[in-house]
Amino acid sequence: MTVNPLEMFKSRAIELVNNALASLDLNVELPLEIPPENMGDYAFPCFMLSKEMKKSPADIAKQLSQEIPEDLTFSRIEARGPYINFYINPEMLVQITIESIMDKREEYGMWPQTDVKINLEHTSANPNGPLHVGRARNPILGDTIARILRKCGHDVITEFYVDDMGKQQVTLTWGVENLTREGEIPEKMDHAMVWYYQEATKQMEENPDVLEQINQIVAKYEEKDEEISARVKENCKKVLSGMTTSLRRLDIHFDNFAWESKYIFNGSVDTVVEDLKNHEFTDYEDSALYLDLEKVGITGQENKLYLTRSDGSSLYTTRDIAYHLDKLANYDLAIDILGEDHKLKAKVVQLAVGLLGHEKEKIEPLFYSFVSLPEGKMSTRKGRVVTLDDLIDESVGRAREEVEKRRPELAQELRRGIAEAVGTGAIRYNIIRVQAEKQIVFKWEEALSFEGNSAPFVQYSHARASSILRKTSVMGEYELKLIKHPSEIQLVKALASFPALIKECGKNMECHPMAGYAFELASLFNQFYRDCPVLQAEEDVMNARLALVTVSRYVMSNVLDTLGLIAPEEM
RNA sequence: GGGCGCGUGGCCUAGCUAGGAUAUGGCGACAGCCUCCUAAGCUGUAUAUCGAGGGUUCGAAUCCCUCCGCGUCCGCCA
Repeated sequence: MTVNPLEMFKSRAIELVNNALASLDLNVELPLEIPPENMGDYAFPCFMLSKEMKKSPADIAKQLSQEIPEDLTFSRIEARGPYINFYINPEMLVQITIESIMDKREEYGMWPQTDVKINLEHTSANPNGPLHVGRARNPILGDTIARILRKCGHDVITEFYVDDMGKQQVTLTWGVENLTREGEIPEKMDHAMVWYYQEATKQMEENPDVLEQINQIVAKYEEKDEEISARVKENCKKVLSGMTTSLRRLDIHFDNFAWESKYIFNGSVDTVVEDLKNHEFTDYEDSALYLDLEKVGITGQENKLYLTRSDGSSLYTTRDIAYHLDKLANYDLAIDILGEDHKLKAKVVQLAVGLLGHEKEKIEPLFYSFVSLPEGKMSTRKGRVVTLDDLIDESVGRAREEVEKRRPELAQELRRGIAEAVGTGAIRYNIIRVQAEKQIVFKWEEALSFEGNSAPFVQYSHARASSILRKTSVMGEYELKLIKHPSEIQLVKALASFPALIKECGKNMECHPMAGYAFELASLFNQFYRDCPVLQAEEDVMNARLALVTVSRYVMSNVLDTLGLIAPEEM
């Protein structure tokens, strides 16, 4: 049984065109296209033959189409203007697609296991306070890409790189150890801990003594003081627990946490410095080692990237290089989900890894632009943030109101579950539906939109399909020839294209087409739902349609899973 | 100053990697559809000099050049 139901049709179309070209002694690249609506499923444009044949593209299309024999795979092959259009034989497509999905069920869309081991690093936010909406784009993108790559058959582990070495984390620890928080303390650890960080930062800025104390801890820490490391790590873990709690609500989990300090303490950072210091592209300035960016082709105002301070201690980028070497030692591919502010740093890390004789192509950074508020950039310092927890609570709350209004008859527990699915789903979907490079301006009314191009729209179609199936006890033998209504065929075509889309998204490492597909599929299901009554149909038609509903539900469920959304049975 | 990304109807957005047939869809607006499997749904109407200008091409939203706007980076911070 084929993984991709469309494969046969496409390769057959190519074959037919190739044969026709050969019979006319022509040889060109085949840019098979997908034509606009109502003009078939594949199209072969004849413009490029025009010069060679000294004829109009329309005439060529006509001539060429006469060389193409009738074929079972296509119900129609015809010249139309400068194109030859291929119309897939719907009966055959229905047969292949529905049988394939019935056979694979929740596995449909998944590709055979590869032996590619991927480390996918995402989120990696400094653990000094709760995640805000701006940062949330990272885990949502990362988790979705991970899901897509797994369905492509790869072995993916997700990883959070914990920055436990920076001054920020020492500041937090100083705060926890020296300050007493009055009043009510939030229960969630990230919200509880951020106060110490903010207050300590304030005191550090106002009081030179505090700054001195913190600097001393930082200095000792960098000399590999195990005891300080343990104290800092403990506080990091507390904040992390809060972050992961929030992310768990969005069904985002980490397989592993990589601690930055590890690379200092195990000596791998020293090795990196040792290996780079004799390189022709590096040099010293006041005994601080730097990489000469001009020599590696990066220009800017400042061309030196420092790898150590003049006291020999390491810098963030150096540790990041050590970290990536570690990844390459254990994985075939290291994917980093990064904000666009990290572009240069990522490039430098890649370059350095290359200079050290490793395959820098195995590091693949994926960048996204920031989420800002209508009044400007999100800033914890200026108190201009929407935390992820606020957003989730608000979204689930709004979803709850909607369920109460729409489905008051449902059990309370069920309504609660639906609200959670819809509320959290809407957030994920809203972030994922636009391409990562676009800036997003966060607007509540858009984030909380439950209509149109949104998660609930897709979830609703799944619920409708589930509802139909729930109402039938038995599905008898079905005759797929009875699937022939245009709305049914359109739906089947969408179902058939799912595996190819998974692969495409994996190859390009992008998720927004998956959201677009989810919407398209749900929309086509809704049109089918409108045009083709299932339970009221004649028994044989009903059985065939039940089969279509069954496979549609599998695919919708698989798509929702790919996007990390819950597929509700009712809503 | 230099690098990278983005710019598509009032708002949001697809298409750009591999140039092709009337530029995708959503929100909002307006007009309709619940004696019929869930109306978080469906149908219809209006709204686009694809940032601007040039170039390549039979053909440009898509490729090239210039310019403009927005974001982002160019720390012995992380």
